Amino acid sequence: MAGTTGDDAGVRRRMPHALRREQLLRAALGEFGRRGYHETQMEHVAAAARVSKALLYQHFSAKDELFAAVSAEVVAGLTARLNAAVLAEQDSAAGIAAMVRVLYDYATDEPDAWNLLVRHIDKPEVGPELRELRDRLGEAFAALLLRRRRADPTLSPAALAVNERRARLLVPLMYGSMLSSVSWWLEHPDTPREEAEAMAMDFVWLGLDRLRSGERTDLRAR
Amino acid sequence: MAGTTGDDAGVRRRMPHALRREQLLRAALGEFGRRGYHETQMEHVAAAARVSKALLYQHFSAKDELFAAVSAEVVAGLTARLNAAVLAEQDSAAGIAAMVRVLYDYATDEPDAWNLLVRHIDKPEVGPELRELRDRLGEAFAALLLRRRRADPTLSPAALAVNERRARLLVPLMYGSMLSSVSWWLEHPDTPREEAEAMAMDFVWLGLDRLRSGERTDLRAR
DNA sequence: GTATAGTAACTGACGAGTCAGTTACTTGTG
DNA sequence: CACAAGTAACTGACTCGTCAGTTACTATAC
Repeated sequence: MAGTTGDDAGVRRRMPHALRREQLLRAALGEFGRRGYHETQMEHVAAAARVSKALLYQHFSAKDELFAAVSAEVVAGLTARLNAAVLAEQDSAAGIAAMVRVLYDYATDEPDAWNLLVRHIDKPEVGPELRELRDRLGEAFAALLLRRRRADPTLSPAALAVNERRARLLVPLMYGSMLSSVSWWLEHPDTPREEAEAMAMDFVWLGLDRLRSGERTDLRAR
Repeated sequence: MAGTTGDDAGVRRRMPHALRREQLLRAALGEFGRRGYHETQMEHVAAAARVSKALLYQHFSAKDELFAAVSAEVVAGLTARLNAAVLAEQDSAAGIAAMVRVLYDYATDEPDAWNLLVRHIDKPEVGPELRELRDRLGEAFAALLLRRRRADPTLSPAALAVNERRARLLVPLMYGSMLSSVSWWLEHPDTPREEAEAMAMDFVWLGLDRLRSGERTDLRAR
């Protein structure tokens, strides 16, 4: 596969430090994303960059450091996209829709990064960066949920506190469903994206709407 | 730590094959659940069972086989619980509630098994059993969603097909939110269980309710 | 006394990390 | 322009710890 990647015409080997570093990071993203941390060897990364393992070690002093660097880039990239999209929207509904769209976009045009994310986000041993991302995502979510209500002066502090509490509980629900939706869609390419995306938006939006109305279905009593 | 576990009085205790196997499986569950597949060594499992590694190999011929056996048990256990709880309920709402309750129960009284589950369910390389579980869970979910409608003779086959399609899309959303909710709760022990549980039930129930009413909020057009 | 439960000590492979050396590119100097 | 001296990019071939899996031997129950 990819006998000649096109840009390297056989001989173009030596590269300035910074450029090589970029390339190595890209290669590592691909390998870690496709194979996962443990099944990826430094050899694999080096080979993917058509370079020796020793050189790789001149840029990153250890495997976990390399992984951390890759994770950090991924996290930064996704966070930037999310912030840009969500902050651009006026109300919460549009914010939710934007968020879902960003995730579907990201998974579509950065499949390796997406894979890296979902594969390691629940592994405490590798990648605290990814944990951070999850929490930051949660924060962004909660803020989005509470945007309107925090600005509302008629709400008593107590009422607001209740809302905060409920928002925290809603976050993992929405968050989990969104990630799961995207992952499911990736595994079912026959399903049109708009369909899956629209369903996710509806679903999550409904959850947010709940917070507003505060109604309860009361299923607890069997 | 645990110098003497109490039941074993220092000396070499012989055990019948089947019993030892059970014990080894329990030990492996603990180790795999807490450390994860890759950070668990066969030594760890053997030590946890106060037994030599060689003996462990007389029961399970390879590490992945051991892991597969443990996974299979976990899957069987959880599936049984879910089936029992869901099938006992009459309507879909109660079914959802029961499902959520089962998951919270399971996470509470089988923490290692729960951990094993969430840590490896998205790793294709280890444990196809866990993948299976996920899909089976999805099936159960879809069936639950469609129980009523399938029995309804007034629905045209076409209308039913639409429902089936929508149900498939809803499954990952509900599924993801439920798992995420439980995991979140485990990481936030200060939150009372009933609160988190009730929120999850409401949230998922609302999603199911959507299927019934078929209304759409139409967020797609920005 | 022989089956089976058990172990301590061993092996071999794999993979992270290193090092001594080589190759290409840059920069004075005549 | 040539041609050395200097330096940064790069490599092949190693070390060395770790860990899955084995072997050869011992203890115990019936």
